[in-house]
Amino acid sequence: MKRDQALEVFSRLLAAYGPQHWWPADSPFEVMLGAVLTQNTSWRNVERALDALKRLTRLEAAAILALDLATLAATLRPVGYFNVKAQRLRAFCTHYQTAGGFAGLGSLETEGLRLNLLSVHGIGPETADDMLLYAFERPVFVVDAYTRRLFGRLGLLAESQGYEQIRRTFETALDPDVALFKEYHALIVRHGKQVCRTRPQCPACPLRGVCPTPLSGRREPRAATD
DNA sequence: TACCAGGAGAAAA
DNA sequence: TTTTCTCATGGT
Repeated sequence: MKRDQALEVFSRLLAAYGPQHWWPADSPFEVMLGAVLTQNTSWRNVERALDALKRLTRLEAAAILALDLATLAATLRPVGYFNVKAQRLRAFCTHYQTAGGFAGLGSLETEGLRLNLLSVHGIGPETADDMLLYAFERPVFVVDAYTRRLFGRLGLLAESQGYEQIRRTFETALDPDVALFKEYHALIVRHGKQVCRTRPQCPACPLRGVCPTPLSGRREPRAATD
């Protein structure tokens, strides 16, 4: 993918949807909690769980670790997978405390911090990159299912590419601009939710005609809002 | 009723 | 090494 193609998609999405103001949170720590809770879950339900957690205790690692696992899991019920996510949140809070909190983790250089976060049970590539970009403000491009689908259909990525390969593609094509990366990922998610289920071609799609010569052999879109 | 949502880890092949 | 299964509530 070339720089101008990546920027063309971004500018069209921004023009269509406007700034998304991500990540909605009161602190970097809340961003990180949200990153774990939103795994395969809609943000609306994450907000419910975070609100319930705030009503129960302070949004701090020590306070969350002071809760027994059953109470934590019950509080996280709205996000689904609540037993799994209660354990993941605990593992993260333990790691966060041991590492010296936000300042301790923030003292690491980006690749080191990424590996550090990936070593925590329950933090995979996407969750780690959410934290790096939106909590630590590092120029890391977040890749998710929407990114694969959208850019695969545009013919700008092969859908078989792995996470790291796709991440490098964006980070090579674009300047390491934190604000751009934040907005770009948010816009991809925003657009991904805008799925037209009724028509094979949506004339209103802001990305129509971005890539007139798609890769050969790629799958045709089921619904071409993207 | 069936499918999807801002994934990750464990188990099986 | 790659693929499949499991975790689970809430909205459409």
